Amino acid sequence: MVTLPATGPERVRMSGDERRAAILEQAIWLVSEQGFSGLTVNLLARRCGLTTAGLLHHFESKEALILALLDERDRRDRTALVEALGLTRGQELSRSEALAILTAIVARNVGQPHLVRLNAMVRAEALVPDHFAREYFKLREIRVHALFADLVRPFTAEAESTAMELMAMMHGLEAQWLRESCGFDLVAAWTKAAQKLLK
Amino acid sequence: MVTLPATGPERVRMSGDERRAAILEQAIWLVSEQGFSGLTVNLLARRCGLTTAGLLHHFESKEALILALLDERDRRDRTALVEALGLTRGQELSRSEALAILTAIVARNVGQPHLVRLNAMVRAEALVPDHFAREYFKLREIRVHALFADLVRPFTAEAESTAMELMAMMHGLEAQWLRESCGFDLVAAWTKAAQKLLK
DNA sequence: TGTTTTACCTACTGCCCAGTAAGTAGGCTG
DNA sequence: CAGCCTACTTACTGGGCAGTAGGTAAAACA
Repeated sequence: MVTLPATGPERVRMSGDERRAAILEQAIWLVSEQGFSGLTVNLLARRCGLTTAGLLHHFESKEALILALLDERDRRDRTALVEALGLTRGQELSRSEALAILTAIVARNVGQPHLVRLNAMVRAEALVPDHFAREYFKLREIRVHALFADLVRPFTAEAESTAMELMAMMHGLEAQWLRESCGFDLVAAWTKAAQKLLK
Repeated sequence: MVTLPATGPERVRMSGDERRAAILEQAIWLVSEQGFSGLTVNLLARRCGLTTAGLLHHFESKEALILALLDERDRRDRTALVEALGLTRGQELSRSEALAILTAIVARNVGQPHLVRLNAMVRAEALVPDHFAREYFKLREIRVHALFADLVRPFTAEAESTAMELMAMMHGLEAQWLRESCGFDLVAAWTKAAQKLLK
C-alpha cells in the first residue's frame, strides 16, 4: 500500500473520542464530495492527517466505519428533529403547526447540503439487495414514517399514506435540489408541495 | 489480473452488435443487483461468457460502457413513454387523461424493478459534484420535467412546479417501493398521490 | 517514578482493479 | 481458394485497495 507520509511536523495526537469524531466528520464530507465509492480508507486517513493503519486503529474495518458514520448522521438528524418538535411534544397539532414542523426540518437541511447528499447517496446505494446498510435504512424509514404519520393524524383521515407521500416528496425534492446545485428555493418548493399533500 | 477461463466448450462467437446488446443487457442486471460499484469489467465479462479483454474489445473503457448503458436504458424508457403518450400526441389533455398517462408510466415500471433500481442508484451516484454522468441526468430531468409540464399545463395554473412535484413524488415513491422489496401497491400509492398534486 | 495503556507509525501482504500487447481462429469477400 | 477483417483469447502490467504485524513514543495511572 502506498502509505503516504502523514502530515509531517504538525502531527497531532488526540484522544480516542476526539479522533473518532474528527474522522467521522471528515468521512461525512468525503462521501458527500466523492460519493460512497469514493470513500477509501487511505484517502480518509490522509485527510485526517493519519495513515491507513492509524485510522484503522480507531475503526476495525471500513464497514464498521460506515455504520458509525450512519449512526452519527442519524444522531444529528434526531437531535434536530427533537428541536423542531420542541415544545409541541405530545400535543395534538393543527394542520399549520404540523406544516411548520415539516418545513423546519427541510429548512435545516438547506443549511447542510453535504449531509443531505450523503444521505441521498447512501440510501440509494443501500437499495442493493444484500447491502449491509439496507436494513438500517429500512428501519430508519419506518421510524420517520411513524413520526410523520403521528404528526398529521390529528387532521388527516389517511395518515399512513400521507406520511409516505410526505417522505417521498421530501426525498424527491431534496434530490432535485442537489442535482441543480441548490439552485432553487427548496423550502418554498417543499412548502407548496406539502400543502397539497396535507388535505 | 485473474482472467478466469471463459466458459469453456459452449463458447459463442457473436456479431459486434449482438454482443454489445448482450453485454448491455447483462450490465443492466448486474448494476441493479450489485450496485454501481459492484459493476466490474471482469465480472460483467464472465457473465457474458467473455474475458475482460474480450469485453473491452467492444467498449473501449468502463466509462464508455456505462454511458452506453445509460443511453440504452434511456432509449427503452423513451420508447415506453412514446407508447404511453400514444395516440394523444399533441392533443390538449384533460386532467384524468393526464393522470392515466402518468399512471401508465409507473405501471410499466412496476414490471421491471431492476431498471427502476438501476435508474435510482445511478441517479444518486451522479449527485457527486464532478461525476461524469451528472450532466446526463441533469439534461434528462429537464426533458422529463418539460414533458410533465406540458402534460398538465392545460388544466393547471402552475404547470412548472406541479411537474417538479410529480417527478419528486414518482422517484420518491419508487425508491420506497424498492426499499420495501416491491411490497406494496406502487400504482395505487402513486395514483392517490398524483391526484393530490393535480389540482 | 515505574508500569501500563493507547495513539499512531513504518513496512508489508495479497487481492482485485481497469486496461494493454500480441496472437489465434472463424466468417466474409475478392 | 486466398486474403482480410474482426471477435476473442492468453498473458501480462502497474497501481490502488482493505487490512496486518510489530514497533515507538506519549499520556495516564499506580
